[in-house]
Amino acid sequence: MRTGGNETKKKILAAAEELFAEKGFDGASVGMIADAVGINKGLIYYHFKNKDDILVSLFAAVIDELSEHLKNGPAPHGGAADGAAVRDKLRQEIRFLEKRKRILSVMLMEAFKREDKENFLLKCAEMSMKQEDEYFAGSRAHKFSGAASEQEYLVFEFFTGFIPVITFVAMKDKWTRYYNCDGDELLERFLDSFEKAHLTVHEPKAVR
Amino acid sequence: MRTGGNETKKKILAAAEELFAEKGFDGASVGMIADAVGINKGLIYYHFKNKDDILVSLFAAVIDELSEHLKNGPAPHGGAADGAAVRDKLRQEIRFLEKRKRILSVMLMEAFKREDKENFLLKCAEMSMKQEDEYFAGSRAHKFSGAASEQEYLVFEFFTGFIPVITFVAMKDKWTRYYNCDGDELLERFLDSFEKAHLTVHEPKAVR
DNA sequence: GTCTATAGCAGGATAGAC
DNA sequence: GTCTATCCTGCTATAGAC
Repeated sequence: MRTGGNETKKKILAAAEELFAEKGFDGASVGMIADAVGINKGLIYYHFKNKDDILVSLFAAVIDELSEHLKNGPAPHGGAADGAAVRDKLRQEIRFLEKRKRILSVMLMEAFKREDKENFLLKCAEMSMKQEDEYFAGSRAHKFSGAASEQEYLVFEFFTGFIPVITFVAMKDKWTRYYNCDGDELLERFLDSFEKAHLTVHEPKAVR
Repeated sequence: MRTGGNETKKKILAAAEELFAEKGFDGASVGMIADAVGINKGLIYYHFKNKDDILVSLFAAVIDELSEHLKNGPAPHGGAADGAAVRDKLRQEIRFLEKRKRILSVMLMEAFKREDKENFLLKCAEMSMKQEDEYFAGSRAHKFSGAASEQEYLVFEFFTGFIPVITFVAMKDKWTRYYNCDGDELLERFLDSFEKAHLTVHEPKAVR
């Protein structure tokens, strides 16, 4: 197959993303990736230094995309808290993340390994929390009333904001299969839940 | 070493739990487990059918413990919502889960693999949500005001209740290392956050 | 119940032809 | 840029002595 190097590299990354998400990084082998692309195993080592390099490339790409996406995100809503606008923005964010659900699943798996390696999930979290921070900067509910410290704010945003969203994106397909329900409806139910649990703290006036 | 079969089996399980949590199920090998226990690789196959059998034994054990724990859990608090009591109960639950943090980390990693296998995490979630259901049964905030459907209730409990708690337990050590902070303090900050985000929906009168 | 030994294969990675 | 061939290590799992 003569598709040019960059095309092949992209195909390798796509197949790797799929297989890592399916079986985990250690559960998927370089040989499987090569088979999935329809190339020889050796060719992968022309395009990547080693197996880990494939994973890091995927993580770097999603971090770049996320960073770019956040930079171009909607401007801060000034002053008045508007529940519907916040919900729409969140729905939009989740749709964006859903396109990257495979690599995000892998990032989650890697983040739960207790050995310490660079934690890409925390990197993503810090990026997106910084953005949320700016988004709510104009609102009177900024950092919500009663955040005792920077540390509490971080804990709140990470465990009750970022983690539920990322987990939802990563597990949505499993959930719809397990409970045999519709994906779009599930998203709306998640938004209901997330509004009640997380967003009301930012926006005391929103739906209860 | 002559310690009797059951002792050895326990040691194998303990070492496996540690290594699976450290490197993931596929990242840890049977040989590493044997080395950690100080026994021969072959002996592991006397005690377990195969590598997967070790993992399933660990999952089964934690599910049994959790089931037992939930059965003997505090009786439902009748009528009045008491914020402090709920916080104490939750702190207690987290302390219990922290003793199983390793195997819970593994359960999380496995749950994010997109291939479908038996999902032990969802099993645990269903067990513990059923218990929470009973705990709040006497409260006027049962299933919180405004849960449109059983599906919404489930989504709410899972993504804004169960997942933040389990993730907190699995990532607490990483967090304290990354942000160089104290574990007990972090737990209190998490309880603050969780009260604000999740529990207020159960208990409209609790701290805001 | 524990060990030694080894089968048998798959893994990551490299060398060199084309 | 791609493929073939191959190295070597490490893996899961089994057989059989003690």
